[in-house]
Amino acid sequence: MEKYRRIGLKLTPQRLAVLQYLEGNTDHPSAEMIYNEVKKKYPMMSFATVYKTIEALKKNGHLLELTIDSERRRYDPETGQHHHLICIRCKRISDIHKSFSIDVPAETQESFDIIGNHIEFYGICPKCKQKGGN
Amino acid sequence: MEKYRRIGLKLTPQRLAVLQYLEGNTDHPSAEMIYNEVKKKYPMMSFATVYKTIEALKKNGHLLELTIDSERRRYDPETGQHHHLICIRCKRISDIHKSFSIDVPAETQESFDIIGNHIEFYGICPKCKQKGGN
DNA sequence: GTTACTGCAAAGCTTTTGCATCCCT
DNA sequence: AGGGATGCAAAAGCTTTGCAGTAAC
Repeated sequence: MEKYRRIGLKLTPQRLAVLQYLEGNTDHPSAEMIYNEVKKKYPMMSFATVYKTIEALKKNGHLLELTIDSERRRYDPETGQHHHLICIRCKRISDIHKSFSIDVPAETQESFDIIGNHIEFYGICPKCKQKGGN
Repeated sequence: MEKYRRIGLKLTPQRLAVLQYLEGNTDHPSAEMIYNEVKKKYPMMSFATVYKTIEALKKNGHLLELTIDSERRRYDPETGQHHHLICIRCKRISDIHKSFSIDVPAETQESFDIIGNHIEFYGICPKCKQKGGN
C-alpha cells in the first residue's frame, strides 16, 4: 500500500488490483490478460481503466512496454535490465537475467548516443517441444 | 525480373513495384510507407495489395516482420542475421551487421531449443542529437 | 472541495477479409 | 483457360478518447 502510494497515483481499488496482479508477474501480459485477470476480482473493471492505468505506470517508469509480440503490446513490471526468450510457437516470454557485454561497432558509437540494449532469444519452449510438430 | 520470378509469385506490376522498392531498402518500412512510396509510381495501388504482397513475401521467407515498433509493424527485406539500432526519438531503425557471441544460461538451454537471437540497441541518432532537447 | 479516476460508448488506427473482376502464365 | 492477384469496401482487432458521474485525497 505504502509502496504503491509512493508512485504518486490515487489508489483506487481498480488500480490496486492491477498493481497487485502485476507485482512480481513474469507473464509479460497484454492489456487483455490484465483485464481478464483483474475482472475476476473486480467485475466492474473496464478496459479503459486498464489502458489508462498502464499509461500512468509507463509514465512513472513502473512498467515497460515490450515490443516483442507483433500481435499486441505486452507489458513487463520488471523494469531492471534483463533479456527475453520467446517461444515462437506459443509466444510465451521468459526472462533471462544475465548480462552480456555487447557493443555496437566503433563507427556507430561515434555518431549515436547508445543508451541500452535488449536481446530477444527465439526458441521452442519445453511444452511446445513435447507437443511435437518437429 | 528473373530473380523475382524465382520467388514463385505471379509478377504483376504492383508486386514488381513493391519488390523494387524493397530491394536493398534499409528503412525498415511499415505497410503505409510501402503503400505511399509505391503509389507514386502506381496510383491504382491499394492497401490490400500491399498487405497481401507482404504476406506472400513473409511466407516465402523474403521479408521479415520486425517487432521493434509498437505503433505499427515494420518490415525488413534483409533476411540475413543482423541486429538493429533504434533511435528512441524518431524511431529510425539502422542495421548493425556484426555478430556477437551470446548464449542463454546453460539451464535454459537444456529445456529450450534455441533457434536464434536478435539484439536491439537503443540510442539517439545524430539528427535527433543535433536537434537538441538534451 | 478539488482533482483525478472510472466506465461507457464512440472513435481511431492498423490489419484482415470477402468478393467480383482482372490479368499473368 | 485457369488460378492467382487486384481493389474496393466492410469488418475485425487493438488502443485511445470525450465526457458525465464518482471517489480519493
